Amino acid sequence: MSEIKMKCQCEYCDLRDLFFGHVSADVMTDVCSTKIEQSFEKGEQIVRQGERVRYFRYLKEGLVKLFVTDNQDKSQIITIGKPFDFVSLLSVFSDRNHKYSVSALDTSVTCSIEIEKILDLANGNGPFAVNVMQKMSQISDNVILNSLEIRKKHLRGRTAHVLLFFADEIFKSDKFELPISRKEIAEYIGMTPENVIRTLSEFRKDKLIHINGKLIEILDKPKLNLISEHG
Amino acid sequence: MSEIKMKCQCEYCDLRDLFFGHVSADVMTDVCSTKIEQSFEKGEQIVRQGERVRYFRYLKEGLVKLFVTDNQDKSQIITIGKPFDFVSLLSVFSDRNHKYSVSALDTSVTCSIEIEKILDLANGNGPFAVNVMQKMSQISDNVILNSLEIRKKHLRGRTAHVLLFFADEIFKSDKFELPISRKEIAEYIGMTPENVIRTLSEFRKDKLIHINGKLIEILDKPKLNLISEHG
DNA sequence: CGCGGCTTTGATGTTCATCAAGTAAAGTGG
DNA sequence: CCACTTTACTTGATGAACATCAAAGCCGCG
Repeated sequence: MSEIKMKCQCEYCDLRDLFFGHVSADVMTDVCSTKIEQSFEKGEQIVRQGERVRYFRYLKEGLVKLFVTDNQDKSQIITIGKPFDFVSLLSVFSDRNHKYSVSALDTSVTCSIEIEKILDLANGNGPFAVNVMQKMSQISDNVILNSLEIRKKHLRGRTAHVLLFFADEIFKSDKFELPISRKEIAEYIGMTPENVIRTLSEFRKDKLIHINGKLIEILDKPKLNLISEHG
Repeated sequence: MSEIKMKCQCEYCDLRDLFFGHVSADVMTDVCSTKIEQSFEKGEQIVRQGERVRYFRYLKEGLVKLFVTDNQDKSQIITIGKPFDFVSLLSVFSDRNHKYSVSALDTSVTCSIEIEKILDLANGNGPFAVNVMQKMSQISDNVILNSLEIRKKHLRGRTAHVLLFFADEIFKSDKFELPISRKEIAEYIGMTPENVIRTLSEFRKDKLIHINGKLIEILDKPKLNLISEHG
């Protein structure tokens, strides 16, 4: 289970300006007093598909995955969320229930504000609403275009894409610890775990990367980029 | 080329309440006076990828496709837009430029309002902004979940999915004229035109559908549903 | 310590893309 | 309106990409 803290330190929060740049100080204090900060362990589930949408959540620290599960327990990963992302990206404003699940890939901290409060705020504060709108639009854009990007590649290209994604977007380093399993990579790129593993092994044999369990080091980035681009 | 009409009949527009339910009459008149209604022939391009975003557009009549094109002229169809949809769905608020193209699959009419005007309106009118936000959220949801839905199926399932999509969502009839080519179906479901055609021919041989050029009639819907569900 | 899930590799068959070739349809210019 | 060109459609044959099945090793956890 997750530990709930109610400490009110919004004035020091990195994300304050991003989401609340257009909100007056007193309203801010009000929001602040009702916000919930929660910490999740690696593997813990933050949002459950089908559950009622109660909070508008964003990620302060950590890493999460957004995914859907079908009736046969097969999962598909929609995207990986990093700090500054809405955790409840989709369907927050479109439906009463979450259409996807979210779980922590690493120790993560979310900040939650009751959805009604956000709606009240937006209703009374256009600039704030526009802010949220723009952020939403960006995130949707990224998810959709990224998914098209993956779709047009083959196994090798998709696998390279994922490695480069973690190196460039998440860890800003060519040496990192994979936060997801091989199986999850497969669920993200729409392939089987066996073929993901096989491809990683090929990359290793071709001296493109070094593998030690979940530790990955990219050795030949230009070539990996080529594979990601072409296939 | 497209014909531009400036007639102001917003008071009779079906979509008025949807988008402008929270706007006062005088503001409405103002918006009305600057809106641009355009008509497009089948095949005409409405929005060009890379172009500066100038208008917030929605579809009044007709049918459009949203797609991206890569450097090799290969297209991927993101979604099919029908009346009540934003034509400029993505990136309207996220970037200065369109990240995708839109073109008419059938004679279509769009209503455009300058993007600055919409932003001004939203800035000064929270409820309106919330309205737009919710609509955006719904559309993004649909695009993303539909794309995951397609991704988890095989050729036969994907093809069935498309046929059922047109029958149920667009034409509300089991007999219709396909508004897109075989090649475009392929671009939508991420397969080759040859295999789409082959699958359609299989469906015909199995007496699931009747084909006459672009005319399609679904003969055995339960079975087609099964194929779409499972594969 | 042993169980279950993740990982890895190999072998096999299925699904799919590619190539090729021919037909039909639709647009173009004389 | 007809020859001409182009584009869409269709089918078959082939090989490549990928999923599936199987078996064994590994690791974490109760």
